[in-house]
Amino acid sequence: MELKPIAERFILHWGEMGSRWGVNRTVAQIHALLYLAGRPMDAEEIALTLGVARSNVSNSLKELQSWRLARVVHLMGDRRDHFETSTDIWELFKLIVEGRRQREIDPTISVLRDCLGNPAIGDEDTGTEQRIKETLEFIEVLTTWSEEMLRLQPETLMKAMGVGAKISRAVRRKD
Amino acid sequence: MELKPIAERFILHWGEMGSRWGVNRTVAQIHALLYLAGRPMDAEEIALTLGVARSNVSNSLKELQSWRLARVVHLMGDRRDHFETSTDIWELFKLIVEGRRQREIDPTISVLRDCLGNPAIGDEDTGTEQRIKETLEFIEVLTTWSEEMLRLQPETLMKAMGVGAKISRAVRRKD
DNA sequence: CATTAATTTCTGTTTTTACAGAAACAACCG
DNA sequence: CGGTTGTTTCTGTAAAAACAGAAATTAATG
Repeated sequence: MELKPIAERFILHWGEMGSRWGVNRTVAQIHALLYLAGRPMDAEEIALTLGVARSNVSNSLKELQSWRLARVVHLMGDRRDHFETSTDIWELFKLIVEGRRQREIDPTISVLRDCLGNPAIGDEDTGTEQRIKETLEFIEVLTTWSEEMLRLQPETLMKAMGVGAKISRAVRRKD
Repeated sequence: MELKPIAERFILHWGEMGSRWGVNRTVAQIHALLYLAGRPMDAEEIALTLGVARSNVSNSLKELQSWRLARVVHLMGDRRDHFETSTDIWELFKLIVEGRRQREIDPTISVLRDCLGNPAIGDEDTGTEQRIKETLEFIEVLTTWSEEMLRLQPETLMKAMGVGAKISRAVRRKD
């Protein structure tokens, strides 16, 4: 229940990082707590452990569930909802990337496509159209590729990154 | 001076995206403006174009400069500072990744190393140490690899991503 | 060196976001 | 079906961030 010092440090830092990346601090803290705990916790216990209001926990858990970063589980003989997260860091990373893509990248792609499809694009300054086009292409390449990568097994991905690094080194010699 | 509709849409959306990723809206807007304009602009012009206070522009430009996303240039016969950004989207991406690494990833790595080096780690719950260790390793692998990737020329990187995707497809058959 | 132009820093306000606590709601149990 | 436990929603407050405008500072010019 009471946090041990190192877990506390980890959780506080994670909350801080969340803030910097546009994630509510409490949301990030709860996720870090569940991750470190590695076991299901009920909302009350989470609230007490982190020293935040019960309602705050409720809303934050809903947010985490919308990212599929937390799920409800039930313990035998206990009426309360318990919440857990994956302890597989690769899986967590994938969920976060996927969530961000859906929420932010996809809408951005729509906007850029819309801009380029709009006849009024002709009225813009020279170069503007070109740069919007390049931006769209860039985002599309990056997302396609990251989707491919994230579909891999972690071990394979590791290997692929090794290959990537090797290509990198090989090419740099010629750079 | 007056924004044309599509540029305006792009800039507003970019500002919105900035907010969601922990970047001040005005900062993101100014960057988008300089990017689309593709020419140096002075602070006054930026303020008028975006309809924000001159002081806001000044601070935001300082922020952009700290990311190396904007630089001062001088125009012949004009006392005022003018600001420009790269129109190379790959270069911009690199600068942003690099900035985030320095500001957020590196400190996180320090914290995690610190946690693992602390003798008190023994007092933590079973599994906690393991997960912190995995988290650190994960971040280290990812940053090392991304550094390698970003060192490549864009064209090479494109090629490498093609290879990555190919590996991905090849392996998936066996998955 | 006084004047003007340009920029930055400071201060207070506004806006936004996060949050606590209360109230409402729902599920369950004897 | 009344009491109990658990959860969500609502409402107001507090904290944080963004921002405008004024004041101060710095640099350039005649």
